[in-house]
Amino acid sequence: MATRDTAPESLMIKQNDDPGIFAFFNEIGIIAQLSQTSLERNLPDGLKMAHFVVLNHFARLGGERSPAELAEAMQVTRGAMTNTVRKLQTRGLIDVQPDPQDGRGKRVRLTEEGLEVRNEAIAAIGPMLKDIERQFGAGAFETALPLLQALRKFLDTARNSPTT
Amino acid sequence: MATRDTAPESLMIKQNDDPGIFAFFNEIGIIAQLSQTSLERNLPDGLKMAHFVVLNHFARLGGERSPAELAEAMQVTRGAMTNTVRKLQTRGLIDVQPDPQDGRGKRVRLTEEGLEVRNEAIAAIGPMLKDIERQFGAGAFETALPLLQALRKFLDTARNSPTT
DNA sequence: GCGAAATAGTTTATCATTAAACTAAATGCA
DNA sequence: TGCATTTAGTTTAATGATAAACTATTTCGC
Repeated sequence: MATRDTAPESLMIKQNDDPGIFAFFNEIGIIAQLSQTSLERNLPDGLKMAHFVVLNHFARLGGERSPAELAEAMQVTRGAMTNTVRKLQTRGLIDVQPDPQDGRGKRVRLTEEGLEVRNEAIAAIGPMLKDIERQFGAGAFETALPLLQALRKFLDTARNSPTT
Repeated sequence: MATRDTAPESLMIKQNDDPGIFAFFNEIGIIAQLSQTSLERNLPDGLKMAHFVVLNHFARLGGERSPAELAEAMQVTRGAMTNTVRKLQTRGLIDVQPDPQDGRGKRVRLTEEGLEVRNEAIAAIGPMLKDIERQFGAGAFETALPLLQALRKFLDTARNSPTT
């Protein structure tokens, strides 16, 4: 693979880059996109991952959240969360009330219907996840998880810091 | 954290899901988004990751590709690649010619300027990647890579197969 | 050869996301 | 008290992606 026939000499490369970490991010990006579209194809009622993830967050942890807290938890901008909240509210899957403590704020919580839809969604994507688990073994993902979580936190922190 | 004060009893959950694999995909999605926006902030001339990845592909492997081959390699739709190719061509970073062998096809290759811009991009994002590497150790990413590559291939195959 | 089917690439509609500008309310300081 | 600053949330403009419909060309079978 040293010299490729069709490439002009002038375009040949010094391989002083791409140390594996770049390949890592590359795979991450592709997996994110493929898994998202695959999962969304199975989600009920044209529910998108962005929506499902909010429903799931409430279903697992309970309670109420402000839109800002949701944006923080999902790691998206508040503008994005404004959209997501509006869509979920329109479909009756969440309940949105003004925050009695803070005239600027809102309080968001799951509705009964929202929980039902979330449970349908879990049931819908479950088989696909099981399929993957069967292929790779559940342990593989639990092993990889700590690095991903640490990396996520690092990127999140870096995002809110001045450029080094 | 067992029962949350603000959540109605009817919304309390059975934790029969989320076995770690879901957390895994969740982290993947967030990391993909955070790393993409972080990297793009440092890329020269408003270059996007979608563009850079194509330039990098050519720079590393040389040769020519059809748009369809590029779409396959980047795991995006052909429609998406039509856009990417048009943008790169407009900026003079790639050269696009009709395929002499096939009246439907095109042949794409990197230009000198494209290679220069790609090298600038590598230089621009290098420090950020080094930073991450220093935090986690280069080995961590190489260790995780095989699982990601296998998973990517699996998802890609599943995508082109009928729903099981 | 010739018509059906597959393939390359484009276009259109829809959508989620970011960044940045903007409104309105709360906070803090003097 | 009152003004400057911060914070919550929305809006706007731009972008890149998918899916599906569409055009044009090639390939294949008979």
